[in-house]
Amino acid sequence: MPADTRQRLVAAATKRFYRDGFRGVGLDQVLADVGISKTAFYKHFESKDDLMLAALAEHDLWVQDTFRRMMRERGGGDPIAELRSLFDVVEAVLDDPEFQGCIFVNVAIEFPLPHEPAHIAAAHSKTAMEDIVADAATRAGAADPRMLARELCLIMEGAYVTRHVTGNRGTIHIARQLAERVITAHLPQVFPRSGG
Amino acid sequence: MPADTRQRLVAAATKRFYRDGFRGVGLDQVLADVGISKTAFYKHFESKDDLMLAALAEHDLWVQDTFRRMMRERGGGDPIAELRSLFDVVEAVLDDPEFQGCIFVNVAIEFPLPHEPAHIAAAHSKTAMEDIVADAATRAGAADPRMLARELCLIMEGAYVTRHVTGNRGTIHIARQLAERVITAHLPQVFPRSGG
DNA sequence: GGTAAAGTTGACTCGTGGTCAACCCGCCGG
DNA sequence: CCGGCGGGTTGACCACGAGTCAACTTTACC
Repeated sequence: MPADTRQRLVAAATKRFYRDGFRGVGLDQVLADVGISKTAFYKHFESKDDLMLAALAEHDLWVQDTFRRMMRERGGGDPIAELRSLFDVVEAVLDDPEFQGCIFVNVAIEFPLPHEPAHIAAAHSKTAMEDIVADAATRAGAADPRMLARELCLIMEGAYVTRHVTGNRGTIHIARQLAERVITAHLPQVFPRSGG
Repeated sequence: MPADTRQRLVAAATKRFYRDGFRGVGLDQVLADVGISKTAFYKHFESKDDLMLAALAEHDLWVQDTFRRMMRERGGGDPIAELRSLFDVVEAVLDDPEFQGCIFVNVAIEFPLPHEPAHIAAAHSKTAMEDIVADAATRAGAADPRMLARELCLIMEGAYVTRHVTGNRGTIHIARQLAERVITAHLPQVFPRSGG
């Protein structure tokens, strides 16, 4: 089994780093998961940091794709339904049994200085997420789609961190109620969703 | 200079851990700040973890006191104004030039497992904060003060993390707009604050 | 004057990130 | 056929940070 080692390293690193934090995981644990030696690892990556950055970059693509795709699927062609379905995706994230907060927030906190590559990668991912929501907000006809996106993203962040820190399983309902109010405030022509 | 060493250790640890993260700070750095040897340190604390827990406990008291006091001061006896002033305090926190997110969130992320003492301390602090807001919400006459408190606290968390990760200085305005909407929704007899 | 709290130095263990030298194996092309 | 190279191995090694220990000094108080 040769060449896909790099990919397997990234996958193992993502799982470990997400679960236990970057600094909380020994490189040896990742290497044990993949089953290669330390020397072999350093032929694929320059450092542990390098591995983390690769894992973040890959996860970033995956997250963006997942949110865009799931929102489109659940929206069924209706841009307003698509915007509302944002928190369906968030709920799926929160309900994942492996949930440990947002990996980008986690890494930004472990590397708190704004000029650190990991912090920059996290900030970049947040910008991309805001763009996705802003795009949906624009198509839904919001008066100020950027502001709507920022408000919804702030609620998302709050939901992630609240759920992670407190473990409260009802967090999603608080976030949904907030989001619903925000969306109806920004799309005044829309009636509040029934039964929701 | 003898006996206040423990307190000076806690103060130095709080600053360092907050700025650079717990695992990102060497014990030696804290000891250098205080100007004491490693052996002396271990006569005051059992471990680096022990020091961190002490720092968290102390900061928890300080934060609770600060929020309660500032809200009361700015409220000027009016419970509704007091509730609204919550995000004045949040703004002060976000505008601190040393701001690096919420230390309890940071530590909960560095120690992600729910049974870890640091994580428990963080969760406890969040509960206390929710209680403070719920108390203000009750006195302001909210129909569902607990729910209102949870929504406002989720916005707070979102504001902290968004500001920290993205560095966006406009975060407070997004949070304020959200909070204002939430408060007026929960206190329907109240007119929206003018000019705010 | 003896005890105890608080501090010192210096040497030590252990785990982890990271480096290096030397070697093995399979495959592909001149 | 043989050389090179990509991918892998082992094992030794360094630096640094947490934590321990022994031996000693200083201050203060009964």
